[in-house]
Amino acid sequence: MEVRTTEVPDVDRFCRFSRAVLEHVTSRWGVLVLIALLERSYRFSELRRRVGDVSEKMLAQTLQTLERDGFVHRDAKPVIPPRVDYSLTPLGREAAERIWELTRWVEARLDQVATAQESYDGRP
Amino acid sequence: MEVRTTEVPDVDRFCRFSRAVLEHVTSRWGVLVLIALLERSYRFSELRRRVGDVSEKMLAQTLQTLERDGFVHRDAKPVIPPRVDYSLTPLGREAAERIWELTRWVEARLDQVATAQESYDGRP
DNA sequence: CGGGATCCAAAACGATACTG
DNA sequence: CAGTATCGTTTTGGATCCCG
Repeated sequence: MEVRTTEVPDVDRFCRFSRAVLEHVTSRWGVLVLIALLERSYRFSELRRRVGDVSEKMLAQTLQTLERDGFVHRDAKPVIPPRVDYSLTPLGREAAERIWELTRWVEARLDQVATAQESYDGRP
Repeated sequence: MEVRTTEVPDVDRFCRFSRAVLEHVTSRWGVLVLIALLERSYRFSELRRRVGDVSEKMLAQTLQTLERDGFVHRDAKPVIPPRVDYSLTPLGREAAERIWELTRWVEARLDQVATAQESYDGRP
């Protein structure tokens, strides 16, 4: 009789993977990067200023993750000083548009949420 | 001349707030809870089994956050043993449907992402 | 300029024990 | 049953220094 070689079924792997991808695009900086790149391509430092106060580490990490997933295209020009442009891939553009719509939806309902919170908090 | 009383402009507060709400609905357990409640209402332990291996602490925390935001309705029946039913509010249903669509979109593109990752990783 | 490497503080998370 | 409280571990994130 064969021993089970996979403790965790493939279904789980699948879920974990999709969850991971979802987290990449909805992460704190992921959202802001995708939305920024929706308007145009950006250089590293440019993007950093555009996004707000993100540390170099987090921005680099976010960009690498998104590039690895195939959402962001990295164009490093072999010049001195270095110049690296980031832009969305077609897949990334789709993702960014969806994230953008989601944030729009949330922002349009902030009043409702704020009201709900006040009601919740003001309850003994 | 007046002194600025707000170091951080309201715009920032607004962004932080919407970011927070977005994180609540896209969080690890938030997503799963919303999607589960999309099919029907659940009791606490029921929901826990349905979602998978979420700790009591995290499930309680997630539900409280979503309830506070006005996405989830909590119905505690005064019986012994306690019985608490969780369901979506109309606002929560809207949110859940959007999250569900987003996860569907991601899952439909997992192959593309996996291919991109292999290409990225296999590069010297 | 665009990062990589390292270190450290803070926050998230899970397991467990306990309560009404 | 439906949580709360506490604790220890793991993760995360930022600051800093460094290099091509």
